[in-house]
Amino acid sequence: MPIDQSSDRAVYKQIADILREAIKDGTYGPGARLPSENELAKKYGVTRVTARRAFAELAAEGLTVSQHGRGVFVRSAPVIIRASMNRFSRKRRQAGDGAFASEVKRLGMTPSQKLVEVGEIEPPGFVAELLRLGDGEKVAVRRRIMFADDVPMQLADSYFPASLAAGTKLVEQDSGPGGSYARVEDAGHMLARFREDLTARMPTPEEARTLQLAGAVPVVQLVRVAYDQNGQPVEVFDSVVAADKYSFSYEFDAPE
Amino acid sequence: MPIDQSSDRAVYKQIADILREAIKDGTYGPGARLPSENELAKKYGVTRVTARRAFAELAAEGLTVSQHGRGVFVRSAPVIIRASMNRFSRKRRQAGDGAFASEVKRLGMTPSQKLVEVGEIEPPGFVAELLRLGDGEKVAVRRRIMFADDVPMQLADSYFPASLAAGTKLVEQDSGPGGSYARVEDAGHMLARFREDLTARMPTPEEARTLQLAGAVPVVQLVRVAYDQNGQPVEVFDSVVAADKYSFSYEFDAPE
DNA sequence: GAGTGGTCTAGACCACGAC
DNA sequence: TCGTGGTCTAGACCACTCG
Repeated sequence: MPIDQSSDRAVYKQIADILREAIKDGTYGPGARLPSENELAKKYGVTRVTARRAFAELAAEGLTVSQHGRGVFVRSAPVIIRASMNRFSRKRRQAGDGAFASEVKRLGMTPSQKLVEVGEIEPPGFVAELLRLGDGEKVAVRRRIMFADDVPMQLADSYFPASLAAGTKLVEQDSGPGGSYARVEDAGHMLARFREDLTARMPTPEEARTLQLAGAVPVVQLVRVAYDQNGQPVEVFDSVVAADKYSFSYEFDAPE
Repeated sequence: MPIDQSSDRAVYKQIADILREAIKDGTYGPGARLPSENELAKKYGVTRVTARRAFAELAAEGLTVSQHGRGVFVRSAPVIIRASMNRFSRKRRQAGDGAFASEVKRLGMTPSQKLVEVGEIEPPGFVAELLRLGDGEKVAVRRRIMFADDVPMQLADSYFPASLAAGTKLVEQDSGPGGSYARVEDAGHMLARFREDLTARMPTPEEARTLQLAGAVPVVQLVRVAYDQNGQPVEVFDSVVAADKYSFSYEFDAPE
């Protein structure tokens, strides 16, 4: 599998092809170190810059990650959280865990979170709309980063109508057992229905930093609206997760 | 907004920061042409290679696309297909359209598809498992590429138990009005329940080519299982879509 | 200290697109 | 034809990691 200098296909792409194949067939397994840039350059008779571009290709496909001073490695498959609809089970809340915590514990990991912001603010436009708020109505916001075994998994922003959250633990540092949803139900709003909208995209530089995203990992943005027994929206949940750490699962009956 | 050569932050990243900001604040709107590599190099006193790296950053974030011989452009927002659960409505099928066709028409576009493969094959492992097939049982497969106004939107592979598909239009070139699901119901299997699993990732080079993906656009892989009135799985649907052309929406009641 | 990846320069040739 | 992006070379300095 030599390099064809006369080919239409760029040399760096040909090198990337060779390495990609070697990763796929197991020559380099998850976590394995690939040849160094200098080794690659020497082997294929190109400059180091060209060898680097081959690695850049693989990184853009999410196949490899480079570590300064150490080498380039095959990305190993991360633990995957399977988010299914029954993560909102009332039983789990009554057991003291929120949706995230119960998922993470099921996988044998330790959940934790860092509260980034809590308080009352002017809502972003899409939140005001989804919560059907009038002009000037404020919201309580809880912004947090969720961790599993100290690895950041999710950016999670919750918005509640200020009228609902006032005087509850929703505006305190610790929202108490069962998570925010337990507090919403304490306030007399039984959660009855959810709507989730999912989109995937590349992360902003800030998201990549906060979620410690390696290489070319997309993110999934999930916006959820929770409705109470009267059909009133009681929360908008805006979250961003690393796509390689999550899968989402939904079951539903055939509509008419 | 000059470049700080002494900063820890790489020069190409600083240039990327400036351009990113200019895109966000509307200086360069969707579809607008950014300065050429040479202009950028001259303006910031760097070589063209460094200017290129700044563009590579933005492309990796999905903000720009380059066009050989023309320039670098701000990516314009594509039309988004909102895939909601009621795309499987029996009414729509009876109106003669499959799920995809009815979605695309709703957006005022013209749906079409290219059948890549149709026939009977040995099923992939995950398909055999999801369809609960015994050893050696075959499946009917339909692989197609779905288009909206001739733009490829979705790779769609459907698998049906061979015993169900035999003798139906599912194994013919044209599956007839209402799509595959109408034929499944014709065969006496009323679609009762669906399960969808979603993951996002970077495309393989082949997917990027087939879906004509520009720059750093992730894909969403959706695997759906359709069950009939007896709870028997009757189809596995494996699809890949460009993440920037789709959003997915689910509504459900609070579980117990 | 030796090896690794990260950044940058200065220059070259090529292929594509618009005029 | 000319300007655009695409590829590649040859060499340099730096920061990080590991023994």
